[in-house]
Amino acid sequence: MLSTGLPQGAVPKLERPGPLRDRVYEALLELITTRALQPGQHLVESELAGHLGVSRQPVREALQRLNTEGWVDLRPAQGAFVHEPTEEEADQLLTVRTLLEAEAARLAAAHAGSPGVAALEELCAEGEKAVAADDVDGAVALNAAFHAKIMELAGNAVLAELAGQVDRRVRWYYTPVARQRGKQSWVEHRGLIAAIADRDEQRATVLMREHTEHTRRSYHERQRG
Amino acid sequence: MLSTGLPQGAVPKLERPGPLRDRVYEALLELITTRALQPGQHLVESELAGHLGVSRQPVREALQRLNTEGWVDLRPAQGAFVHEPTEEEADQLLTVRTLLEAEAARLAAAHAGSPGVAALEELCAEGEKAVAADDVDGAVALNAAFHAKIMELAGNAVLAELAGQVDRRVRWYYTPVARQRGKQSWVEHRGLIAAIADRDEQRATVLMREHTEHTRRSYHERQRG
DNA sequence: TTATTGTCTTTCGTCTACAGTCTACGGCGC
DNA sequence: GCGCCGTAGACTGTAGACGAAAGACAATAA
Repeated sequence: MLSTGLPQGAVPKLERPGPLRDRVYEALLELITTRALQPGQHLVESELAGHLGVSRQPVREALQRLNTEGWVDLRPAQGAFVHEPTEEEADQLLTVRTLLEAEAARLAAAHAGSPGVAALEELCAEGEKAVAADDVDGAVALNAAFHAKIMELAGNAVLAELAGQVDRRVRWYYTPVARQRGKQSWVEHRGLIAAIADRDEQRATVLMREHTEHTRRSYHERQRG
Repeated sequence: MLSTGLPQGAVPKLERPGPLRDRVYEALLELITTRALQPGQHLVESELAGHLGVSRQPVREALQRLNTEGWVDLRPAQGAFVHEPTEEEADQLLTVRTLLEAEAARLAAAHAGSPGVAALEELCAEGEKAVAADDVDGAVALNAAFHAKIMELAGNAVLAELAGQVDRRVRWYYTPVARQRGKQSWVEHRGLIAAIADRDEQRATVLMREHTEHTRRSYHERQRG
């Protein structure tokens, strides 16, 4: 046992910057999701490296990872291009998301206790507040946090991993039209929490499926609107 | 228009080896799935590089990719270790697999035409033949091909991508006990084909779910057996 | 005028070298 | 004899350099 008397939580953990490739990965993902790097754009390794102040190597490794996760397309001997989402792909992604989220809701209903439900209600309240304040970015972030919390309550790490990636890409496609579905979304969240609190797996599954299906429909309607 | 008179299909396409990192990736994945590299083993970059006759760089990139796909764990400043599957993780993986495969079966039932059904029956017949000949490796490969074909018929690329990765890892865990579930598995496949041919989405979903659940149960029974 | 070909620039793919960090082992003090 | 500290080795993380392939453009010939 340590006898230094240092308060354990207060130790600064000797903040080490962590692998450079990860920070480059985060930075690039941020640039892509914020549309600073537009779909179809050619990403030149040396440019990115110079811009970020690192060498090409970490940039390469970050691009590899972004490639396997579907954010960029890596054409051999030609380089990386920001992935261009198609209508078909967006639809398929939303289909998969519905699947994963619905299962997560079921598992959450099966496993969640009152602390978990309380956390969900807390997030929901904040989300409603953000919508009321017309804070679109905040509402989107809280929406993500809400769904992530349900994933956590589901207690399936593999499922959470997949859903995390799928959700992030869905959000990429969807953010531009998120405003439309502000309020109604949180009403549906309330119903979902109730189902989870009741430990009603069936109802939680159905509600989550309808919830994500509404999102999909709103996405498609954007096209024509 | 080309006026050389070359038969278009016969051009050998000048087989180029493709990026080195991909071949290293394939090689390592093969070594892992065949247990030549055992779970928990420390993978030293320079060793692998020397053994494969390439430099460290392509090896690094392959390891990165294997890391994001869950095959190896990349501990910072320490290197790569072959992932050690836990009971819990295997169970979660099987849960997700059930989800994805069931949805694929539903979509296949919704979209498949007679050529697709014929292809499935072809694969099924070969699989039964392999089981009869006690060809375990062949049966496992055909089983994978059968499920992959259903994925293809489902026509959802995103779903196929995820299921491909999940299935491959499930197979890694499961292969050692695959012998037990030889024959019964293909009987269930037959029923599944019938449901798809009838375009009965409901029945196809249920059958596939039961099918993969049987696999899961057989996996768990192995522990005690 | 059009198609072809040769050259040239750009960028990627790979290799080699160096610095930082973690682990293991041996010596020293208690 | 036991535990701690210092040192050495090994491996990874990062940087920089070289060779090769792909695309663009201009010059030339039909």
